[in-house]
Amino acid sequence: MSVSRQSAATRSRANTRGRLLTSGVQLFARHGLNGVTTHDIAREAGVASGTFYLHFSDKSALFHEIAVDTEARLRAHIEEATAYAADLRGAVRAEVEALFDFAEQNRDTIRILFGGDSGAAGSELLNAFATSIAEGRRRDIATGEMPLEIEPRVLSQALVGMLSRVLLWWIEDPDPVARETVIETLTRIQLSGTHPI
Amino acid sequence: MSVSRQSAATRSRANTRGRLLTSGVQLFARHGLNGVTTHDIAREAGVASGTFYLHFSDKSALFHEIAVDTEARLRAHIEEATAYAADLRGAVRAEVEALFDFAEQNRDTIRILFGGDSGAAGSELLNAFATSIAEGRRRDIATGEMPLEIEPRVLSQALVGMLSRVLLWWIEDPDPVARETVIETLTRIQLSGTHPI
Amino acid sequence: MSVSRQSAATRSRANTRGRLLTSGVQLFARHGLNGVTTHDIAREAGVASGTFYLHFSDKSALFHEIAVDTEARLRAHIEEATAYAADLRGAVRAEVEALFDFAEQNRDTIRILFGGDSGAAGSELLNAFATSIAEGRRRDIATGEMPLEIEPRVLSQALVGMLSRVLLWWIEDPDPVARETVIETLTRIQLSGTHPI
Amino acid sequence: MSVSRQSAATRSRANTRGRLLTSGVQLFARHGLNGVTTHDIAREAGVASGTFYLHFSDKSALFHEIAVDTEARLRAHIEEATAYAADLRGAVRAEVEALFDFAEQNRDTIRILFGGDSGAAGSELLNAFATSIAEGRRRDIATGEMPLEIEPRVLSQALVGMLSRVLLWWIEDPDPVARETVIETLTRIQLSGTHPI
DNA sequence: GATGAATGAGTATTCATTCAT
DNA sequence: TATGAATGAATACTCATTCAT
Repeated sequence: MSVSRQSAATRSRANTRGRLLTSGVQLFARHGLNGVTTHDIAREAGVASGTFYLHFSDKSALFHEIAVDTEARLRAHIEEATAYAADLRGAVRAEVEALFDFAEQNRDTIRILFGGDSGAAGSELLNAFATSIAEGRRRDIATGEMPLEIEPRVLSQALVGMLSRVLLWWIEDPDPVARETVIETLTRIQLSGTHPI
Repeated sequence: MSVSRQSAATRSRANTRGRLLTSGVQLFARHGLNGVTTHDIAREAGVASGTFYLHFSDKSALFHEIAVDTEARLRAHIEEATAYAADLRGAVRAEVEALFDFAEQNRDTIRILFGGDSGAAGSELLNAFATSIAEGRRRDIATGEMPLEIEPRVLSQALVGMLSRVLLWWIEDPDPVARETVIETLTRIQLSGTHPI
Repeated sequence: MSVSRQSAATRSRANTRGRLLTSGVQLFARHGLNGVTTHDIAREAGVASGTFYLHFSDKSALFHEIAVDTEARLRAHIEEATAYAADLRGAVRAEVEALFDFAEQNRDTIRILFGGDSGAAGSELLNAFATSIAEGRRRDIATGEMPLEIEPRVLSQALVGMLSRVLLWWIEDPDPVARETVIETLTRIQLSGTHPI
Repeated sequence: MSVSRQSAATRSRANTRGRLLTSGVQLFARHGLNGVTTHDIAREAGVASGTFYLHFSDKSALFHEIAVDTEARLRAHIEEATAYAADLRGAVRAEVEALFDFAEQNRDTIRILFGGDSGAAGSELLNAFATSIAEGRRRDIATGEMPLEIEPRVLSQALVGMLSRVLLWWIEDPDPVARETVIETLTRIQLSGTHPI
């Protein structure tokens, strides 16, 4: 009984915390970090305003947790998708595909992660992502397959900027251009940009 | 006498206004729109807090003026630089060069223009820039020189994201990579991304 | 348990709200709408300045609530007092009596209601009051009991002005003239003004 | 030459002062003491904001001067009009007539004088006016022509309230009731209220 | 005298955060 | 744990008033 009571309390606590997270996601996505108050979040979650501080140390802690969590999930999603890629093109395409697939299912958190308020959080993920591509290019440079003028760090930043901007642009209104087309275009740009004949 | 009296006041006014603009540029670049108060700006400019409102209707008006003004100057700078480009490669290179040249001389305002608080202001400029490249690609598509899978609108967004991110990354610490290398890399990526073969 | 918890908070809230209302009444009565700040009211009520806004949307909302509430209470007071008047003289006297009786118990709110900052709120009440007298005079005009030169709308305004001014004058220092004398005088003036011969 | 130059300067100064007075009258009448800034007045007068303080010590000094000046002019106007009244009815009628005549020509200053912001200034005038009537009634009381229950001070306040309210009501929109009717009505009320058969 | 830029105290209002219940 | 009333520092913005030119 003591056990079941405790687990009921634990479940209730987790439930409240989850509702606050959900509210934070929705509101931050729409209005940004500074356009949302802790009262807004608590009200949206259906709890009292003081309850917020039983679960998060302050507003930016919640925001940060959302960003970090989203990053981890997105990273796992991408890793899973690219585990069995046959070749470079397959890997790049799988990565881009996973990115847009995730974004389609997680518009709000993607907006938060790449919306600018997240600081480096969003970019770091793509950074790692792009760096892995750029690193591969170092070999090409070494073997002469890529001109020396393509500096890997610049390339990495360029790819990150490209992906995050197209991502945000597309999820704002996914209708105009078919997902498949976006993915194909980005894959081609990346490959041509990194691997010119 | 009346003239000199008037011009003294006018000069004083313009001077104060200029100091507020300068303070705004420095503070907005460092702390963003929401990290700065009108009192901060006034104090930094060495004037009383009420003086701010003699020159700008509110904080965002000052911010907006900085962004719009920077955009106009940057646009003029780029246009001037690309007026006499011989061919496509020359034009692209001149544009990128002008962009980084301007950014080097105007780090703070560039940070403001592309920092995210400017809304569409910064992107619109690059949009026009990138669109002109992408538009050129429509012809290539029409003439079969570019695969249909390269969607112009996606390409445009990709180029804007690439340029703005590399720009912000580079001016944060221009030492690691030589300006010339950055420019050359971006030029190549753009051309290869837009003009395969 | 939940009930007592809720009622404790509710009681506390109502208490604070009441203290703010009381402070508002005292300060508005003494210094008028423009001579009082929300900080003044909060300080007088012994709460923090932000607390004011948990209970009223702004200063004029509090002022308005006081005026409207006072009007309602005064109206009820007068209606109750005149319910069983036997004739015209009795009704008029009962009304005036009720007005001064109420004013004696509610000096501050009366000052607010008729002090000029209330807009039409105070006058409307007396207007209805005076109009009912003036309307009665229309019949007298129709039946020839009152000269045509007595215009009902003018009479109504005149009675309102008379009552409100004497009221404000008297509660400022009720000693000089006995309440009974004031009431009797006003009753006579009203009747003679409206019902000559 | 020195004389004429001085007189030119004096004329100019008086001119500026007059324009400020005119602007003050217009703006105070429309928006009240607290709804007008010294900048508003200066702008309306076509002078610099600092100029205001060369002519008036502060905003309330201008307001007060307008009220006092209006009172003096109105007083003179009434005295002139009643100088040759034949009997009591003639005097009362002449007074009321002069009051409305003046008000019709001086709507803005009347609004200021009786608008509530003038403190006692406006009322004092009418007070003196009404007191002179009430004083006359003391004799009637002494000689038994007026019942003792009519207390002169109350009567005085009542008449002041009546006159000032009807006055403000009427000049706000003079069309509904003909001036002649208003005057006749007020005269009758005053006489019946003070001099019942 | 006149100008008008500048001052800075005053006022309203918001909101992250605390704490008694 | 949860509540929600209360806090008070932070911030925006106004405006009567001064003063160098």
